[in-house]
Amino acid sequence: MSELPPVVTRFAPSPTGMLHIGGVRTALFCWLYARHCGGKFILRIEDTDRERSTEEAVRVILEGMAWLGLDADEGPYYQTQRFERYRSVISQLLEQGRAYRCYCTKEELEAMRAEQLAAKQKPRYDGRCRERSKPRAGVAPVVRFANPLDGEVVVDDQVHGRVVFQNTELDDLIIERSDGNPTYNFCVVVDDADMGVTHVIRGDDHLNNTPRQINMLLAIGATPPAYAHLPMILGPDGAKLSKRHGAVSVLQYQEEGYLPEALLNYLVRLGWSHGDQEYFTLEEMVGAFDIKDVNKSASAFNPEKLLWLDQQHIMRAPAARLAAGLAEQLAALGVDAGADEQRLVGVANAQRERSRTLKEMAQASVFFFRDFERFEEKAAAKHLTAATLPLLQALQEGFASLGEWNAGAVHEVINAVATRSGQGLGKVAQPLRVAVSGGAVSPPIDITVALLGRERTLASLARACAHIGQGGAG
RNA sequence: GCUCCCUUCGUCUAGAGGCCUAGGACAUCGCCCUCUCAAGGCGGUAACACGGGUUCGAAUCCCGUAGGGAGCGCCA
Repeated sequence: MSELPPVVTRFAPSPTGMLHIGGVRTALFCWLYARHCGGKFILRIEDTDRERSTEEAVRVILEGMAWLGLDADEGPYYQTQRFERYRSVISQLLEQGRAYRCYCTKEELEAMRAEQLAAKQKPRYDGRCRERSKPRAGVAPVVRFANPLDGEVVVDDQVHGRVVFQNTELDDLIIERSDGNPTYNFCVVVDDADMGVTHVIRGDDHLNNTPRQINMLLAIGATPPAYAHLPMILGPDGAKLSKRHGAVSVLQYQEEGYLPEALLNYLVRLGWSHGDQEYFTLEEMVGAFDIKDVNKSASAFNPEKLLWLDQQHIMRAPAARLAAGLAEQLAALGVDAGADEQRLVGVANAQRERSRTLKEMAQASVFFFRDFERFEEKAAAKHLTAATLPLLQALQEGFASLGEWNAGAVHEVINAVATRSGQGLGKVAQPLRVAVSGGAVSPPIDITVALLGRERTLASLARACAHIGQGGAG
């Protein structure tokens, strides 16, 4: 038995746009596969395009990965810091005749392209500078890789299977720009070789780049890694992801109160499944994930299912974590949650099964921490009436004289009032709910009142009674 | 235009020739539970893109067709 080499994966985003869920899914699969195999996960920032790369985008990548818990074993590496290395490999290729200088002007290239398109051919460089021995005055050359002229390249893809490309379909791509900077396809090749990457896992929009990269890998004497090209993620409408639906910064999901493990759980099920299982903890994902089980077809992003999964994770999350997240979301709403940790935990527990996000939880919990502005009109009109006034007054008395203040005791009072008035529990609970929360929706009324505390409950009741006295105005 | 990729309910998917009268999940509809909203339980509607083969037998294998996507940059 020979030992398999340790798995090394990498996530290599370019900081030219915000990291969105498509990129996150790729990062997740790379990370998952490395963790599943007990291998190494590398983060590499592909910033060779200095025009379009931004520090802001780099920040989103770093913060996003940290928020999601997709920790890298190496990196972040930055390609702009490795230019010397790329240049030395290029000069080596030049010496070996595996690359050559091209003095074609942009106008010349454009004309070539237009001609080919007009002849209904695939536009590509015809290699005319391969034989050019002398520089052309006034033209700063680029360096092109001399792609093999015949034969085929076989990509044995882990998700797509065997894909064959003819070398005649490939042209000589530029590996060094006229300004002396190396290009993406070349840097990737050098980096993957230098960093010992064994599995390149990326979007299948790169499948077409793969044969060129394999040819270059071979030219620099490296062994090509295994490839796995992941299907794309589409917007909810089945069209390409755009800003309108899913292509927002990953950090926006944090702001909107999603749990990172829920986002990851949602994303892992796009293009991958494990029997009928929908809910996964991070550990379960790591244990069950295998790149060989990944699907080939693109999938549409479904916000509704993300919301459902987020709630599933909220329902099972540790209370302390929920409380911390709730406090943050409350703060974002301008509400100070106070220093009472126990109370915050109580509210989080009371709201967890009726919140799809922490933001929703916060929005529904504001009245626990601050007097609500005004009664919801419909709820007040229905439940704060002359008929319910005696009920509210009875509750006021009952609560005022209550010894222990807890949900059980509160429940006794409400029950007693209901029984005494010959009403069902609902006839008492709803007016009380509106009185203390301002609206018709809250956690179970006894828990709500217990969490509110005696002082605020009595004050709210008094306010509601006054509201009825004023004939419902204000 | 050329090359490559993809195609099961509205959506995510199970399915690797008979276990499929095509299963699960989200969404949706109905019922139950119930102090509201949820959560939960039960049930319903809903799919193998099309056409040829191969085979005793095909969602599963082969070939076409149609539709969708990606690439074809001194972008990544």
